[in-house]
Amino acid sequence: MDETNDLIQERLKKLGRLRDAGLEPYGNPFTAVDKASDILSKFGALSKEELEPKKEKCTLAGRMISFRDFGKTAFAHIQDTTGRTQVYFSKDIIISNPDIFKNLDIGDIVGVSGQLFRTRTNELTVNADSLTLLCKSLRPLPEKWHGLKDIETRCRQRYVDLIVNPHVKELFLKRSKLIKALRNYFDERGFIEVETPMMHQIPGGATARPFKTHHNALGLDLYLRIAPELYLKKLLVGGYDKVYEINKNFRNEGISSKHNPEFTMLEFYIAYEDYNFLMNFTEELIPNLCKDINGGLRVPFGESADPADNVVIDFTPPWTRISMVDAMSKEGVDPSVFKDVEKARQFALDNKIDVDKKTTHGKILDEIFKKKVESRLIQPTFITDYPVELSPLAKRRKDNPDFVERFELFIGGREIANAFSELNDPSDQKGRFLEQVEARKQGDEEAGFMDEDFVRALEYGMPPAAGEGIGIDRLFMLLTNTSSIRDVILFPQLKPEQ
RNA sequence: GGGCCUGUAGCUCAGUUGGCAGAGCAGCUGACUCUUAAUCAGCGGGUCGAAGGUUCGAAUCCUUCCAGGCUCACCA
Repeated sequence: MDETNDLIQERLKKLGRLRDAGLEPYGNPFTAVDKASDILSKFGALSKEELEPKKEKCTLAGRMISFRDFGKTAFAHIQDTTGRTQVYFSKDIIISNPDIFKNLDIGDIVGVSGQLFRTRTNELTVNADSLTLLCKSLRPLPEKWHGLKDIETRCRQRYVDLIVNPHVKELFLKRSKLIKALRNYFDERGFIEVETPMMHQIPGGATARPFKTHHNALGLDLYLRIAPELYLKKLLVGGYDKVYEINKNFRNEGISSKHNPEFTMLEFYIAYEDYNFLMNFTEELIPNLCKDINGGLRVPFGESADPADNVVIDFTPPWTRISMVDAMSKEGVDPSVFKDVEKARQFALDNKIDVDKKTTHGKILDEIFKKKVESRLIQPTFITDYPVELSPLAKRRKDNPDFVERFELFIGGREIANAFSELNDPSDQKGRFLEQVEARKQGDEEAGFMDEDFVRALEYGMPPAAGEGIGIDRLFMLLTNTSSIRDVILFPQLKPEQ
C-alpha cells in the first residue's frame, strides 16, 4: 500500500516545492461555472471565424489527464465529470506562474479560465489566462494508450478505472439512470417507496443461506436479509396498497461473474391484483426502462466473432407465456415425468441431472427445467405455474392446488423476475412454513424458518395481492449486454489484497 | 469447492534451449511559441506474486501457498 517508488517520491518533492512557493496544493474551493459538455454543445458547431469575435470566456475545473510541453507554450486536456476539454497555455501564463508549471503533473486537479478559440487543427480550446492548483496528485495514472486493463486493479481501485476508462464512467451513469427511471415509473403509478430492515431476526422471503451478524447490546444474533418480501407484505396488511423497495439483499454463496454477495433487488407489491396483472405490468415496465436507457427496444446479446451471428434481444411486447410443464414438454420431456416422482427421478438420472439432494417432485422438476429449458429462453418469456413446494409464499391455483399462481421471467437464458399471487390464507401459510421447518430438519440448509409474526399479520387480513422481485444488477447487465456482474457493481466483493 | 489459464518497472506487455532483466508509455535533465500517441537528445527505474526445492547457474523446471480470470457445482 505505501509503495514508495520514485514516481511518487518525485511528486512528493513537487508538493514540497509548491508549499515552499506559498501555493497551497490542497483544498481551495473553486467555482467552475462551465462543464466540458456544455461548452461543446454551445460552441462545438461554431467555426474559428464565428467563435473568435464572441470572445467567449469560460471557467473549468477537473483532472489534468494529458500535458504536452513546448517550452514556451503547452497544451493539456482537463477532464471533468462530463468530458474533456483542451486547454492552451501561452507564453505569458507560463512565465508568470513558474512555480505551478514546474511542479505540475498529469493527474493533478486544476481550475482554469480563459477565452475559447479554435486551434490550427480546429480543436475547441480554452486559452488559459489563469491556472489554479486544486489538488496535487501523488500517484501516477495508468498509461495513456492502453489505459488500465487489469480486472483486479479495475475493481479494487475503481476510482482509477473511472478516471481513465470513460466507457466505465458512462456505464455507471447509465445504471444511475436506470434506477431513476424505475423510481419514476413506480412513483407515477401511485406506488410508495419504503425501506424495510436489512437486519432480520428470521431470514425469510427467499431460499438462500444468510450472513449472520450479532447485536452486542441485545445479545442477539441477526441475519442480513436475503429478501424484503415478508416486511413488504406486512405493509399491505397495514393498508398501503402499492409499495416498492429498491435495496440490497445479501446471500452467503459463491462469488462468480453472475453473483455478488450483496446485490440490488427491486420488490414491489400491489393489492387487489394477481400474477396475470403483473405479467402485463412487467411487459410494459421493462421495455419502458430499456427505451429510457437505450433509446430502443432491441439490445445486442453476447459477443460473437462473426457479427452476422450476433443475437439481438427484442423487448417488444407481447412476450411468450408458457407454463413450466408445457415448456418442458416442448423440449421433449415426457408428460409422465410431471405426474410421477419416480418417473421424474429416473428422467433426471437418464439425463445426468444431479437430484441426489432433491427430495420432492417439485424440486426434481425444477432441476429438469433448469437443465433442459432455461438456457434456451433468450427472448423474453414468462414461465408460469410452478410446483407448490418451490413457492412457500405463493397462492395455490384453484384448478390444481399442487401448483401456484407464479411466473418467472426469463431473458437471455437467465431468470430476471420472479412474481406471484401472494398467499393470504394464514393457515395455509402456517402449514407451508411448517413444511419448510421440516425440510430444514431433514438437512435442507436453504429451507425457510417459521415466521410467527408474519402469520399473525396475515391473521389480521392481507388483501389479495400480487408481488414481484427483479434483480437489478442482472437486469442492467442484460440491458447493456455486460457479461460480468463485476462490471455493473462499482465496488464488487474481492478477497483481501496480499 | 473441482478443472484450465494468468501474475515480470507506476501502466501495457516481450523475455527463445535454464546462462548479465527488456520495450513502449509515464518519470527525470535539456531543446522546442498551435500540439493532441507532439517531436528530438540523454538519464534513472525490478522482492520477475510469495516460500521452499532441483541446478555450477532459475523469471524460465518441480512443490506448496496467495491473488485474479474462465468454467463446472450452488444460486438471483
